[in-house]
Amino acid sequence: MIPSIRGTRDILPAEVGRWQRVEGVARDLCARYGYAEVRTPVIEREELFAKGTGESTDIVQKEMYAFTDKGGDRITLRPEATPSMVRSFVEHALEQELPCAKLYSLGPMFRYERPQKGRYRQFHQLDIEVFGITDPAVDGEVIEMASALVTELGIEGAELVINSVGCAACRPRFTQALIDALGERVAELCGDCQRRSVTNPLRIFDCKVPADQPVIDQLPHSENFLCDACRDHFAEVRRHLDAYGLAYRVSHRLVRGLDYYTRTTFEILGTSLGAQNALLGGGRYDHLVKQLGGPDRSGIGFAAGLERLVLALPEGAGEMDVADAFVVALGDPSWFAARILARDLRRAGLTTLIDYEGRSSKSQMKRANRSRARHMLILGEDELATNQVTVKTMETGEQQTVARADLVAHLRAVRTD
RNA sequence: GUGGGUGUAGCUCAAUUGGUAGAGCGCCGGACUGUGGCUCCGGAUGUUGCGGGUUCAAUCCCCGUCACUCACCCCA
Repeated sequence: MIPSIRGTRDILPAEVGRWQRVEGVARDLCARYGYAEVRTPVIEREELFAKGTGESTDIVQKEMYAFTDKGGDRITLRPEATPSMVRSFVEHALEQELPCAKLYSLGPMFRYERPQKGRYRQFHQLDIEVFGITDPAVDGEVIEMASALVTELGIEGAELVINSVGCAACRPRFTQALIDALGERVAELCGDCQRRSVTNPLRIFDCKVPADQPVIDQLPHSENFLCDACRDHFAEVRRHLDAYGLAYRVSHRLVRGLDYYTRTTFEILGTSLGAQNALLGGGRYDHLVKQLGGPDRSGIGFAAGLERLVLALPEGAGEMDVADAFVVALGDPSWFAARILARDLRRAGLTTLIDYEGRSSKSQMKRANRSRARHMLILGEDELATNQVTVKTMETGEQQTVARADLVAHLRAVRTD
């Protein structure tokens, strides 16, 4: 046997219903909020993520499936969706043809990480992006939509966390304030934090090492360093969330790992997901489009991890629909008649199962039972002679004889009961 | 990349100080040749993750490796 690749997995029939449920709700939600779907390639130029996601991020530095193709170009499997969405938006000048550039995409992403609960090397994201609107009303709506996604999936106990990380004007001041406040205490922090204090001081807030917490607790809060414009923006975002009646927590420690975020950042955390508890995360990125060679347009969006949504889905969600009928053929003469009956029912839109191996009647009926089909349709020589079918309702055990011509109507009628 | 735990039938798990593998569920068939579920009877299936070592003998002990898993890290 040739096994599957580490960190990848087959989504098997027993679980695929849950996936279809998540994808179905996601697509429906996107449509209702006015988002248009975009499907971008799974492979992109490596530099798209180096410039977009950020050269300093772990994603780019050590998690990309990057390689040189036969033409000598540096290619990578996409580790996240946003840079691709921006590229597509810019490359096709989508703002010219879409009245309001709200885009979504659904598909696999790839990161070379150590697999863990809720974390795979090939994983799937729902990604939504809004381009060109700076008004905090969009931040509010995007966050409200993220919340609606979780709610409509029936996921309980999720927590919304928001923050503002400032903009190009005020973030440097805050970063400097962090470094100043840390001062000599840097030496007290863990190795990772010491590294972060140089590469990306904001990320110190992500640290979970208990010993570091007393120092981190005394660090300044980003909120107190926002410029007037960012402060106003953040206040407006919260007014919108309040108006929607959304419960949220403001956490000055919510600093997200991608370089491009400005102003609003947010996450929705799930319970019972283990350490990988972020169901979705996103924020505003007002300079990314320009940075990637496009016009100076703002952006905001989020990515939701489908594996994690599937994991968090309530028990019993996405159960597969049961078949309408299982055709049982008794004896050689009814072999073809049974097959034609199945074909006709399928053409009429009814989910129909049938056995292929000429099993005994008992065996076929056992299969009908196990298939959990609603009805067993018995077609033997008696029925053949009279142009009828014996219809047995599995749940009740009741059975009746129905004229072949009336069968579709009969099955449809009981289906909608 | 680092650390812990676990790898035995399709699934969940047994196997006594080391003596070459079993149960339940599931699957297939029969009892019941035109009536499923319940019951009873019968049946099939394993390179014990892989490779080495110790031993007369390894599922068991040792080493390596791979996979899964949890956590770190990272992030959806």
